[in-house]
Amino acid sequence: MKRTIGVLAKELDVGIETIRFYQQKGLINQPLKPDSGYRIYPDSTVKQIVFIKRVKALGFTLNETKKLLNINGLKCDDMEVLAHDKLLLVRKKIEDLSKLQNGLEAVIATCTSNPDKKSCPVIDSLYS
Amino acid sequence: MKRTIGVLAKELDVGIETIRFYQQKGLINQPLKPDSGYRIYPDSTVKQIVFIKRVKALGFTLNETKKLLNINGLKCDDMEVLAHDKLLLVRKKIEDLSKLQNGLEAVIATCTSNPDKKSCPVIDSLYS
DNA sequence: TGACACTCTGTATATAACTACTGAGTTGAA
DNA sequence: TTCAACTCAGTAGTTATATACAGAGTGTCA
Repeated sequence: MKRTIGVLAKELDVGIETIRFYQQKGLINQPLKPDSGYRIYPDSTVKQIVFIKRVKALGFTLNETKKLLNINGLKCDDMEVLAHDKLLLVRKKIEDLSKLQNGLEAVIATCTSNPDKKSCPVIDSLYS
Repeated sequence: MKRTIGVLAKELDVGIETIRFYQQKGLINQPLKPDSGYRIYPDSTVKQIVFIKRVKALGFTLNETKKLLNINGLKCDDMEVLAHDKLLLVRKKIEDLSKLQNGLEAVIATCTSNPDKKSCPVIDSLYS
């Protein structure tokens, strides 16, 4: 069975449009179009998209992934820098979300202990 | 000094366009326009925007904030449900980010301990 | 009264990562 | 052969939260 774009999409569990999108963005190559026919995708495209999915799963953006795809002979030094920068961002996000978490827990605690079932001191305090 | 939109924006430390955006979205009212003149903003608008900022700081979206603004006599029961749902989302995000964090730390650990300065086993493994 | 800052309305742009749609052309199977 | 399903290229729309801009009108100060 020839690997046309639809077959490729199913194989990788991504949308056809996603593949086109990656082509448009220059993340993957578009195979040459046979004279009046459908494009056939080689194994290397499969590998590239698997790579993209894995790098994305590490929290990198498509732009960053593109750069990774385009660096030949990437060294650990490079990778370490990229991973470290991303790690700092991720930690910052976790920190921010933890604060949110605390705030929400406080809201819930206040509401739970409010004896007056018709009001909400939280909302009141947000307004004042 | 009359509180025109620019004055209001400075007072609240938001952009003029943000205020217009909130008006467009129906989060705040637009004062009536005096015959050929600039709109003047009342204290209630200040309160509303302060409220929006605080609710946003709890992680709620503008759409959710809009609903909160439109519920008269909101009760703790309601607020508790909203806060609880949001809390679950926040926790899920923290969980996901923690996994990212672990992955990135593993990448860094692998790179740090790699003796070969010209390769990167991480990249290699992402490709295979 | 001249100059400049401000406001008005409406529309467009930004980000990230897709997703949807249009109107053709092509392929595979009964 | 015919018909559904697929593919093509290009363009537009989605989400959320703003931000920017254009061109016209208005307010204020010297």
